[in-house]
Amino acid sequence: MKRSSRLSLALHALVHLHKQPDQAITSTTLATCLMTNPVVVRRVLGELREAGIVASTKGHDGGWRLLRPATDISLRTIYSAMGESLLIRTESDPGDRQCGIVRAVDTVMGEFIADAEALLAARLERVSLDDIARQAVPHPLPSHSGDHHHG
Amino acid sequence: MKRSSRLSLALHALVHLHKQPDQAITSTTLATCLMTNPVVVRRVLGELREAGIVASTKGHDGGWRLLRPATDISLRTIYSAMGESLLIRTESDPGDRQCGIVRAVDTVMGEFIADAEALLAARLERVSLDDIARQAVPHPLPSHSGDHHHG
DNA sequence: TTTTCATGTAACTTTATTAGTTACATTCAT
DNA sequence: ATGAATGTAACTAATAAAGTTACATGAAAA
Repeated sequence: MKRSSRLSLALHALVHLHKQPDQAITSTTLATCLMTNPVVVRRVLGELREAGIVASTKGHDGGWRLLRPATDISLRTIYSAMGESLLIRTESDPGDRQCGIVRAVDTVMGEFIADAEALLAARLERVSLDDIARQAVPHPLPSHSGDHHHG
Repeated sequence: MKRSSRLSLALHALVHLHKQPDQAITSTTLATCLMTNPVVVRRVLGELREAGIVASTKGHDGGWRLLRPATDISLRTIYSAMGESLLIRTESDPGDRQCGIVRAVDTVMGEFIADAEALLAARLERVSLDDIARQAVPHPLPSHSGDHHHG
């Protein structure tokens, strides 16, 4: 992974966990899937564990599991569980805020960012982990020699 | 300036131009106000010039001017004039996209980001440069020894 | 027309953030 | 006990953004 968001990374990991519910997956295995590093996986999933989305177990046959059905996990839940924001930061240095104009800009932008966060959260609420997982294997291709019925 | 957005920087500069409509302001003067560097000012205002928001003149008494009334300049106009996005980038490496899950995540996130950009733009449309300028000098303080008339 | 003051811009350096890495303590099943 | 996993601190590397330097260009004024 060169540069994407931690949210994307988390989603990728969660889809893997969702697709293999029967056994725990190790950070190392996930890291291979995500083309990244086990420590990065632990850092990201660690935040999701604190939110009760996943669980980790140490020792033999340890690893990560999904704790809830994918249909019940919205992207908003995941997003909220992680510290990060999808919006860039716009606050000025404390020093610069001696200028009245800087404070005015910061105020207006701050209100905007707060509104924007709410809008983004509402939009993320409408997508579940399951939505992504189903898209990953689009339609179990309608086979020609198949189980579809005519008439 | 340590770390804020280019949009904030642009707004700050534009408020200064708005407050001094009678003469052009040089990049160097603006840089002092913005606690930054003349070249950075030129880079940012250069984009706004291409959008017809400001004009620059070279040579003696040269500098920057606002071309339109502040009430007619929405934050969306300014935002659109600048290349930047307020949302962080979420696309994965081309290499990672061989994985179907990565593609699914990218697709969903891409749709989300597109929607989000539209939401942000609509929200920015509702704020004008003048709104910020007026907030910067809240109410011309009613002076005690003053020019206000009684009864 | 020469001087001066401004922008325009390329190239480089610095700084901040993020990911990646290494190392090792901890925990748990065997 | 041993082996396999997480937890985490500390460090390194890569990236992006701002800052800086240098100089060409253009316009007004002396």
